[in-house]
Amino acid sequence: MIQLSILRNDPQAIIERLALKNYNAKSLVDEILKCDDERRFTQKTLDDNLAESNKIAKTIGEFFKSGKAQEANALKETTVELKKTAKDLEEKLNGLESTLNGLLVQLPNPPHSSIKPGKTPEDNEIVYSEGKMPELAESAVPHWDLAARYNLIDFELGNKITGAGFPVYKGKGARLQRALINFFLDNAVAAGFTEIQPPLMVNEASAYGTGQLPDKDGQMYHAQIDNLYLIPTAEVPVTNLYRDMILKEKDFPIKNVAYSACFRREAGSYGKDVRGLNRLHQFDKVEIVQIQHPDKSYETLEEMREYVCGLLRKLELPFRVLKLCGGDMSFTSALTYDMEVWSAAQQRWLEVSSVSNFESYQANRMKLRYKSDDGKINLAHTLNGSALALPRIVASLLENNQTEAGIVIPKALISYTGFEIIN
RNA sequence: GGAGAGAUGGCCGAGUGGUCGAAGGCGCACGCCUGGAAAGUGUGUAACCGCCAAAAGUGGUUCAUGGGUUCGAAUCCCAUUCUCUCCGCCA
Repeated sequence: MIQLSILRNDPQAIIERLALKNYNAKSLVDEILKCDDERRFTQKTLDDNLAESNKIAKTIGEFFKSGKAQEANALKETTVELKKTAKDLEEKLNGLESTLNGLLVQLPNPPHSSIKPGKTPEDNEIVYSEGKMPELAESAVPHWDLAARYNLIDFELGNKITGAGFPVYKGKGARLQRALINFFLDNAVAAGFTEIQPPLMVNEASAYGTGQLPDKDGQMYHAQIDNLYLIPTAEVPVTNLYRDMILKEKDFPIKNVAYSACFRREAGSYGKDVRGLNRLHQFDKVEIVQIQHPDKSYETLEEMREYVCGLLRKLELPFRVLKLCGGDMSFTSALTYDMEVWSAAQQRWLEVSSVSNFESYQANRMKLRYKSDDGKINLAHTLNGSALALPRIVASLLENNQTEAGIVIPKALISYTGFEIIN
């Protein structure tokens, strides 16, 4: 969430920047500032009251010690009223604090100053594109047909044992999945990331820390008996590794990579978008997460973007990079690049990665801070990106590389798959 | 799941009603020592929220969490959570 001190300092600037996300923050900001004023006033009153009580308690102690029980007992009387008002004030303060927090959490992250306004994905800016669109034969088919033809993925079997959106990978399909996971992990480790195997379920505090709660709880699977959430992305556990920590400046940058299965309820999705591998309830993803000094986070964002492009290049997939407009950005992001690959048989672009700088938005929620060399404590910046999400990569690999003879595996992957063609 | 023990600062660990934000040690930072380092030695070393234009200063809060007893709680009581040990079950 946004830092209260910044909001207090220049509320107008925040309101203007949030307008880029098509979010009218005026009334909420006013409410926050009003609540904050009241909170500070209440605390001042309470603090004064407690200071008085503390003083009296100390005096009573001294009286008892020096044998003046009478004076001590007399003083006790005077505390009755103080205690009563202290209790009232404390309740009021607690109420105000939780109200304030509840309001603050509703404010999205203000976008970076370079973000352009916009309402729909069509307003996103294409900042880069690379690769040649394959020209497929007349007989080319979408990946779900290829998956069935070569017995790679069984959607029906997934329906039977779990439900829609939980495919079963088989044979070379399963092997291709494993190859991609290893390929992505090896590349990340070579680029200096530390491999992490995180839990696939997280507690409430973690889901809150990265911003899934309180707004998007309907998007996560929830194991209610134990109050745990299935992770929608490895970002959640891997970023929360650093929750409630004060890092040292020399710890930066922290670079972690994790493979995990991801679980998303995708409530409300339907139609052609969800066909085949386009949108699943469970899918595999390799995620990179960085924690960085605020002065360097945008530099790091560009590095991460370039890193992801490098992976797509190695896989020989035509891709483009979008810089998201204000309206298409997520609640928690300050700047997001989406990478899309061309899916030749579907004739559409598929999002396979989203690389974002959250600045201090997540860090503030999870109290992830660092101590600078001069001893000051500040919030760190968090960033993450898919590198990469598997299903749509698989979809476009299958579609783009289909030939009469079978599906050709890109060179970079062959040492991982152990085969050159699927036929 | 059953029985028991426990939760204190970055870490270890003392503290059973006031002088305790908390001994001691480790770690860390800076200095001395040294040709340099190690050892030794000295000093310092929590976070959060207020007040103040800000720094300085100062008030408050925090010894797992939430409540209670008390003029006063790390210390006593209750609940919750978590950890450990033993038993059971088990990849």
